[in-house]
Amino acid sequence: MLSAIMEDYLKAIYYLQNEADDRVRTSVLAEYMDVEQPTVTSMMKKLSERDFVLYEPYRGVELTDTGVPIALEIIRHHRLLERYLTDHLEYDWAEVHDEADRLEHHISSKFADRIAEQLGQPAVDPHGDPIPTANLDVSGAKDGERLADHQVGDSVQIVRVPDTDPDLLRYLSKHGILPGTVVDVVEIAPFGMVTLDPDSGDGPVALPEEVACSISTQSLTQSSH
Amino acid sequence: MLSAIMEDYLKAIYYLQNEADDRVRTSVLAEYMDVEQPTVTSMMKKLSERDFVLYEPYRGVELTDTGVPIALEIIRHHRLLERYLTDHLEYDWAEVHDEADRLEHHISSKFADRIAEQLGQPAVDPHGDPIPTANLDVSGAKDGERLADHQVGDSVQIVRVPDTDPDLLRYLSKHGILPGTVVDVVEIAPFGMVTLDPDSGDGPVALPEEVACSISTQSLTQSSH
DNA sequence: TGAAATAATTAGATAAGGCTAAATTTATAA
DNA sequence: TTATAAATTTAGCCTTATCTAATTATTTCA
Ligand SMILES: [Mn+2]
Ligand SMILES: [Mn+2]
Ligand SMILES: [Mn+2]
Ligand SMILES: [Mn+2]
Repeated sequence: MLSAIMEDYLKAIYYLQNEADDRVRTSVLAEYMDVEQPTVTSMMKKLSERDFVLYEPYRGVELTDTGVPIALEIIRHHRLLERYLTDHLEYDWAEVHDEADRLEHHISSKFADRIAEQLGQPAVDPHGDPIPTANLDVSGAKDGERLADHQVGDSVQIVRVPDTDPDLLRYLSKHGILPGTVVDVVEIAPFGMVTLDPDSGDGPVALPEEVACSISTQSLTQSSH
Repeated sequence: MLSAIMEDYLKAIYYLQNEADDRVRTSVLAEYMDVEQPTVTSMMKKLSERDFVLYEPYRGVELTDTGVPIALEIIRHHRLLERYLTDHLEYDWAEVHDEADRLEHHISSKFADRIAEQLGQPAVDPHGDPIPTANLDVSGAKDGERLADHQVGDSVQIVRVPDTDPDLLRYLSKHGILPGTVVDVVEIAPFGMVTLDPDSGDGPVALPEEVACSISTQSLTQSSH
């Protein structure tokens, strides 16, 4: 029906579209998929031919109503697999991404539904990313604010962390920064570095700006009053 | 490293080699893999080029010492997955084959080892086929006799049943014929059909010759005295 | 021992997914 | 507004896995 590669492109477009809420440029997609631009152009023609994307030459691409559910299905597979690997097969959260990124294309919907059942229909994956339901609903997903956008003194709860860099994940878990953790923002350096004090003890942790921008949080100081 | 397709060829050669203990002919492999003969010829050249098989034009092919462990690794994955699907994800034994046949190429060895652990290092898959150990040892596998080779009056234990035809599997389990079941051979028709009476009750079941040839058994009347 | 039949290989094509180099379009900025 | 820069697409080639049609080996059997 649809190759694993094509599924990965659709997933990538879905992600990049939400990042920048605009049509996704060839160059951005090429960078993200780690291929050359002409490769993207030819793939976009094929996907457009089959109505999974709306592609306007020189203007970028976006998913159609046919393409979105396919992307969501793969994302569901990916996140359920990650949850399963950590919860039932004792994988570390730093090492689940690659295994899930391959398997997501090869498990059946039945397999996905069964592990969802085993796991008790989890709402989020180990990195805090929302898992679409079996009917591909993602409305339960809260957006959250970027960690980098808080003020010194704020008390915030970690909602989501980026999941592709194993070293970063190991660093974060070592310092007790996980989805659900409550932290105090103790310093924001002029060059963007954010220093946190997790409630879990172990003392303060500094995160570079780039990381602080990609961690999603929920404010406690504001929402609790 | 090695494509899923190539892995399937190696697995097929391993299987067919054991079936007929001889070099595997192009035509036999083509039939088994459901491709045309020239497709096999060109694949054999590639596999031979990379030393996974010993290929002599017009004379057939066999696995090398490099090829065997690769086939065994995939077989291990396949059978562990089947066991996992039935035991932990409530799949029926009739429907596990296709799911396992895809996933076998995409799970890591780590994944395989983890599910083996979860399952308590099982020796056989749901159809009675032996699961190679983590170091690819299959010496524990007992060969068994073909069901078709017994005499009327023999009491035999089912060891292994063919696993690719879901309808047959549903039929067998409906009539209580599973690995481990003890049955009496009550009739062998001149055209090869074998009638069995399973100890599990439910009365006699007739199996066509072809099926009786592909079911592997262990004799109880002989071995118990 | 030679046909005739069968099995296997070679030749040449296709589709998917990728690449590099060249051409073209769009954006930027003087 | 035009020239340069940047982004994108076209053109053409490669590899993998497959096919059909044609050719060549090997068996079989009269
Ligand atoms: Mn993927
Ligand atoms: Mn994740
Ligand atoms: Mn397979
Ligand atoms: Mn099996």
